[in-house]
Amino acid sequence: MNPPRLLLVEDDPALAELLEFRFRAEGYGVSVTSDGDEALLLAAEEIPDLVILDWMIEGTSGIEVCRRLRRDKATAHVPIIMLTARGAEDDMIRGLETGADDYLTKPFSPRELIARVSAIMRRIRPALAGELVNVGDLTLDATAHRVTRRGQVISLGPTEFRLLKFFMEHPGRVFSRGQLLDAVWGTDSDIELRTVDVHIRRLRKGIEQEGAPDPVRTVRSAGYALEAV
Amino acid sequence: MNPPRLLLVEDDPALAELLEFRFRAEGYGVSVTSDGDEALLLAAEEIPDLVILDWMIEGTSGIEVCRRLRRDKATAHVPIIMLTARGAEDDMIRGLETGADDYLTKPFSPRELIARVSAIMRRIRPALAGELVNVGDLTLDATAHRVTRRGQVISLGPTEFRLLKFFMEHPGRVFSRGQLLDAVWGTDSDIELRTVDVHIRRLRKGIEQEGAPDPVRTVRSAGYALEAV
DNA sequence: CGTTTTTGTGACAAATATTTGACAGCGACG
DNA sequence: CGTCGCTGTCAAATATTTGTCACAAAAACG
Repeated sequence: MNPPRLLLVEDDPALAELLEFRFRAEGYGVSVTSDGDEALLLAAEEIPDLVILDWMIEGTSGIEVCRRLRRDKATAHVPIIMLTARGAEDDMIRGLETGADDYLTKPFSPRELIARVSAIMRRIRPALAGELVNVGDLTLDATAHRVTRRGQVISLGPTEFRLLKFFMEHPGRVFSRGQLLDAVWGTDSDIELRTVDVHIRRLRKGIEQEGAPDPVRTVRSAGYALEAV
Repeated sequence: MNPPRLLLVEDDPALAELLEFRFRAEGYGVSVTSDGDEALLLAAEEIPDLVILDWMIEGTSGIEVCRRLRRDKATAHVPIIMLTARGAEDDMIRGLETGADDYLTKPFSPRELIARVSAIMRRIRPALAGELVNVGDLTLDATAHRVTRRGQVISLGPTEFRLLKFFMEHPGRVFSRGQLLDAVWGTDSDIELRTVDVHIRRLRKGIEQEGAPDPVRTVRSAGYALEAV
């Protein structure tokens, strides 16, 4: 989970390499591909936090990749930044309507792209920007590694902390055990799905308080969610 | 839910009026001001869902407004779209670093701005961007796995949930038991047709409410349909 | 009205899913 | 080295859902 992951879909090898280097320097994990179909595979496999998508790529076209990412439930909420050629305003609008969150026309300065990416990251994963995240009566301070409920400090184990953090970054949404495993343990862990249940239990036990309702909702046959209210 | 509210901070009366008109047509509530200080007052008073902020305005400057909006806890998380003059890339970058979420250089097409606004809205308040399905007094939020009727949360078993979801995606249409089995249980299930009846009953029981009519219509010798009550 | 067809209902056992307590392995740390 | 906290797995205990029945109720039909 920890470093935010980008998926960069870019044709031009020089640009791709430059951007990859710059983003890694910013502390992002970066996957790169030049091919639309491969992009979809990668996205499905290791759900990224953000996709940077060139409009003109090999294989499946940019707009199609965008559409499919949106259609797949697992990636439906991943922000997408499109890169288009200067002057292709119609492409841009179609892209935004298809579900992209932002776009940039080439040529652009890497600095500008980075600024945009972090603007989006701040919104998507505020905890990474050192901000306090609030959900219901819970408060999470990522930099201080501290959780508070109704003013009371809560102490959680590392895994429970990451789990709660992930939930708090997506309040209300239901995640399957598999998704939680990917997000909290990492994509390449071969851990039993049931283990998630156990950690959910530990999380619940950790944050339970006299007279306070359990904010972790079990959605039978689907997964778990952190109650938005 | 009430319509999303925009705060438009724009100097140019003609542009302001045009945008206000367009956004109202899109279903947004719009407050307009040309003055930076007034913008801050308005924002504090009726916290908007999004701010569109011209860089060059009277009173407090755009960047200062941006900074202060971010500093005030109540408005710290409200997305901001900046409008800057063409070529002021540095302004733009400073803006994004100050906490703006997006920017547009003038001149821009209203359509483009609208596309961006709804892209952001989709991200911020997914509930407003059509992720909610509404039929009559029923509301279904697929990502939260939640059904609401007249504001009351309804709890349904997995199958009933899928059944209702399917109905809500095709409101008014009549489906035979066989079609429902295919759609909700899967094409390769060898389940008694009558089982559908039982689940329809469970669905009805789940969503029934004091003084509310039953939206599930039985069509004798044909099947069932969900009506918009 | 009696008969036939179709749908609504309550009950229930089997199947599924989740919760919980226990436990052994591991690594950090004194 | 011993202790302690954290992890991942299990399996038993619970809880919930599911598909079917049998029968009641309702509707269609002659």
